[in-house]
Amino acid sequence: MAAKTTKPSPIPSVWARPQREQDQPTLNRATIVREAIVMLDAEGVEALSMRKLATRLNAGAASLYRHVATKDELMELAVDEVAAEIHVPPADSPDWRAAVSEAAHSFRTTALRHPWLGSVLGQAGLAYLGPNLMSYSERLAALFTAAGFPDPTGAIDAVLSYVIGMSTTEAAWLSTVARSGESEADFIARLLPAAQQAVAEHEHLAKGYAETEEAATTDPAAMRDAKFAAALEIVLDGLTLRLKATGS
Amino acid sequence: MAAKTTKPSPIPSVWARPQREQDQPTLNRATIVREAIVMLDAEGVEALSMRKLATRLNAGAASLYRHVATKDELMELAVDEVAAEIHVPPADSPDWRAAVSEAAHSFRTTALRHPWLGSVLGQAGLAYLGPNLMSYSERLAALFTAAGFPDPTGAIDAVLSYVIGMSTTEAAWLSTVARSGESEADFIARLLPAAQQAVAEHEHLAKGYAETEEAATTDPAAMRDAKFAAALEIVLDGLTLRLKATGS
DNA sequence: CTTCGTTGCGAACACTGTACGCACAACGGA
DNA sequence: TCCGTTGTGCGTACAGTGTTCGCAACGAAG
Repeated sequence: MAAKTTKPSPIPSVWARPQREQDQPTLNRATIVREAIVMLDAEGVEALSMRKLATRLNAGAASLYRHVATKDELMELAVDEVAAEIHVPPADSPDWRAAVSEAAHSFRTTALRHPWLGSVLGQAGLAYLGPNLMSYSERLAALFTAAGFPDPTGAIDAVLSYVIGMSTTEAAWLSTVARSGESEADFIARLLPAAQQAVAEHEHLAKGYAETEEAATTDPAAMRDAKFAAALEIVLDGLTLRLKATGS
Repeated sequence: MAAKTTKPSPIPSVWARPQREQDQPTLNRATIVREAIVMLDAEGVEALSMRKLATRLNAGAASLYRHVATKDELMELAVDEVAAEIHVPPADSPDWRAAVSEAAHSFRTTALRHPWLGSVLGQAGLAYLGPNLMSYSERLAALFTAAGFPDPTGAIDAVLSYVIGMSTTEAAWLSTVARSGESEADFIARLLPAAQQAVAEHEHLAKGYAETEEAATTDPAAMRDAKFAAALEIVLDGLTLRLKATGS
């Protein structure tokens, strides 16, 4: 049995002591979460393991558990950390509809910037809300009450559910595209024949499909933006109706 | 017969041969998917392993790979199998709004019956649509076009995204409740003080929270039903507005 | 009877999340 | 100056995981 790695000195020597060798003075919960997010963004949710994360932090795998109880907890922390990026306009905005739309778009862009968010939300849900997610809800509620909504909670449910559903679906799509290594347009072009054949015997789908095919192959990102905005307008229309019904 | 493993046959003997010992004649993709769904429903997504699934089918783990390329593929198959349970009213329904509402409610009940669905959708998305999910979309499209919508695809986006977002969030919540072993009401009651404290410094959330607290502790399931239905009405209002704008 | 394609599967590989227990730095009091 | 206590890092180990390889056993075909 040959010693394969740096066998720690059986003879205690001054030169063997670590002595401020770390660039990071100590391991830290915040830095762990930050580095986890970097890895998640770069390589996706199934590429993150405690061992890889530890080596990237110049640490041993077991050390992480001094700062984080379990991997799931680390994921919840990462989700809440990322939730801080979502922007919500102040409650006294003159145009509540534009403000809510901006909050929705901000959620979407952060969800697309961190595509793993959908996976975690689908598993852990919003059961234990971290402080940042909480504050996001609070600011949305402030927006809706300032606008005069009788039931701000219901309004939040409608717009937030729509945004979550659309964004996570979109993020999952982008993840599979990224895994393929191709650009989105190339990926679409490659599976176009299969999609056409699959859609062929569904007449109503085929109709809508034919209309959007060109846009999908030329500028898919713009088409996704338009889709998101258009369906969001529908939800906002419903909210406007509720507000008017109360006002009159 | 005590010995069920057919291993000990250094001497080829008639008695050692398996000879129709299986109740299932052969392993089969359909039965694999069915049993996987049973396990997923019973124990959740992280309790399903290829080995456990195989032993439940009186088979070896490696045998499954003769019928299924990978575990992810098995998951996609399970998702599509479950999608067949979703009911959509026929396109010639007199009241399109009631029909869409029924389709939405049917999606929700199947998502709650199979709470793992949210996790898989969050990871795999709707990239490769299986035939059953495809047919669900098609029937929704038929419903919207029959109702006279100018852009059925946009209408589908709005209602489907809302339903996915709400249902998966709800399913994730129910999963964490189930993991706790308690009833939903008990679970809520137990974390009520923590939730109240967390919500205390968010004035707008606290207001809505106070209103729904009693309903949440007495009949949480009914409250969730009501929440889903209420927010769905908002989305449907938005759709109705779109339809009227076209008609006039 | 031989051959062939198909199916089942034991064993192994490369990993995973996490628990245990030791080594060692910092520190406060005697 | 020593001695405990406390908190941190981490080597090692355990119980799993998904998946591959190669072999055995079969039913049908030639």
